[in-house]
Amino acid sequence: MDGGSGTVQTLLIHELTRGHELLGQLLANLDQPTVTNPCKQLASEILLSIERALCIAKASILESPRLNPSYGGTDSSVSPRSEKSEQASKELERREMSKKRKTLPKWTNQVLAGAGERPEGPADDGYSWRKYGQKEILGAKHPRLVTLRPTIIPLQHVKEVDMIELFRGYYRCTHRNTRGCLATKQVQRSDQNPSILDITYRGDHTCHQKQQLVFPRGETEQEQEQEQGQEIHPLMDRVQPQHHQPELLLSFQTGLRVRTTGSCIKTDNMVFSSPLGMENCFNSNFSPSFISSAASESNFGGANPQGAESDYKEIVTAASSAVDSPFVDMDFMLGNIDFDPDFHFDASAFFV
DNA sequence: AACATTTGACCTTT
DNA sequence: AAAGGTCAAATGTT
Repeated sequence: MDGGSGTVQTLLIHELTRGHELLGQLLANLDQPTVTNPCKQLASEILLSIERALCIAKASILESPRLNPSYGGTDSSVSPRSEKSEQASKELERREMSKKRKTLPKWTNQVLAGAGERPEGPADDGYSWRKYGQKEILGAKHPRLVTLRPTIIPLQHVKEVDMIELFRGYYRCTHRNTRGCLATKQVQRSDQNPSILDITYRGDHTCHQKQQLVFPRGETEQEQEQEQGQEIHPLMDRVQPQHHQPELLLSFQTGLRVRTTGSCIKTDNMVFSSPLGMENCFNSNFSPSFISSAASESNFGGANPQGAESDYKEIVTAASSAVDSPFVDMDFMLGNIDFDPDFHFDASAFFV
């Protein structure tokens, strides 16, 4: 047993992580409206408890490097690790992470973004992210922007616009190191339409950072919660969002699709085309609490606050347009439409 | 100084 | 082999 405490801690973390993942899945399943709230509450508390245990275990490893396990379980205090074994353990760690990543839930949101915006554009989803990489996407250039604003882009600028390069940005949670939060996201312009950002999220946030949802002027997040009769436990920072609420809200507002490929939730190719349609989607797939907040007038149908951020304005404009038409689809909103030159439709409202 | 971003190198996956 | 994904040193920003 001597010299094995590091291994024990590793096992502890492994088991807790596994339990954590399973509970996350359970919670997601519990989001079905038919499940009673006490069960959900209980699961939430268990999840929090495991997360705390994980933090403690991880912190204790960090604080006592002596116990920091090489995955082989050797006692590093006896002899300093050779470069080789360090490399080996790094490699093992990498593989573990790689395996872990594969099991993490993954879902994709598509949000509206101005053509000139940087890839991360309006994708402020309430979490703080840190960029850790960027890659050119195979096609590299996007040839379709020209057709987006046929009457707006002067001919002499067409080539310039045409040369916009396609990158995929890699982001991870800012609190990855401090709180061990494994959430990541990738942001890239949609292949079909450069005005849409594909945002692929992987893993839920376990850091419980305060989400900074955008609320209409004069209404803070807390006020919103009080209005909805929700209470935050003083000891709990905040219960993990009921699976991707802020991101959903964004997509909801932009009328674009959310694609989830996780172990439990699957909402493939869902397009919100009407309020009724949305309701149906939520009833079958999403948490009731989200419905109450997202569909409430204060958030969605309320007046557009004067002087609000332009992104927000844009989103509301797009959303209300979407609600008006029963046939709204991405293709309508953003697609490669060849406008009739005589048709006076001011597309600039969409692409500021 | 601390933190964030950029970017080329490197590793993994397909 | 090529594309995807991550690392980490250099650089920029606050």
